[in-house]
Amino acid sequence: MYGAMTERIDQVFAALSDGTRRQILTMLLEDDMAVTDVAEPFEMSLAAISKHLMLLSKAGLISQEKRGRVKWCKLEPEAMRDAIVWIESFGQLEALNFDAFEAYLDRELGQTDTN
Amino acid sequence: MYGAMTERIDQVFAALSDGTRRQILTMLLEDDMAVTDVAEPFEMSLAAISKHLMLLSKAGLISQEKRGRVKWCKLEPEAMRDAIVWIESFGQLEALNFDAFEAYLDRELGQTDTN
DNA sequence: TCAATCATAAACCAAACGGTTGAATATCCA
DNA sequence: TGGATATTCAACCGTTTGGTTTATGATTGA
Repeated sequence: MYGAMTERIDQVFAALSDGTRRQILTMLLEDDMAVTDVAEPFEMSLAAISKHLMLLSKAGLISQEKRGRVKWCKLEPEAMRDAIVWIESFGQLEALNFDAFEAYLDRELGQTDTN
Repeated sequence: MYGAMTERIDQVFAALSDGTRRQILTMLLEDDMAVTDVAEPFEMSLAAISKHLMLLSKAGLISQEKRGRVKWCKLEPEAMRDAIVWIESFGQLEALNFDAFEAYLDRELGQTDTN
């Protein structure tokens, strides 16, 4: 079985792996937008953008609320949190530099198998 | 056409969107590993792991060097840089809070369409 | 009421993903 | 030389992705 958090991180990274979707998220930083307005700058059918928005929605990165015939898209940046935590933790572990750290431990603890 | 940097970011995020691959990257934090050793903890064929490693390699997140019959996998964390920059820039823009910022500008610049 | 607008659904397509199994290749070592 | 080991290749499978076009449903407003 695959953890719920892990699955969410999968979805968020997958959502971010497409330039169109990243651009949509950037647009939504400024303001909530209707689907038609989101689609306007792209050379792509409305249906295609609608699919991208559904994928972003499933990943939790946006929410959509229908008022009348207009569906408003709102950024939900909190959904990025776990993915950011993963990537930052990774960076910190990497910065730790295991080789140097282990060499340090070897010296400090006076291990015998240090050569 | 799609920019080279953008394409690389696509690949990195796509590579990170799979739990198996994230786990592999974490394993490689500690040390370089042979393909067989990478595969060991997973309930998956060696061929499947080999494919994951090729994908990570194409994304630039690891490099592979064959010495004798063993192919060594080495983490290349620099490949994550642009993706991290994107996600961090996004976070900073988000923290900026456009609504508040624009309201501030409206006040400071004495625009007439403020209501 | 009727036409226009907003958005999704449905059906289709090609390509990529994530996995399998079995064969092939390359290298090591006894 | 020949067997064991390390890895990939090739073919296959079902699902997902990213796009299309056409049809449909819901809502608005003159």
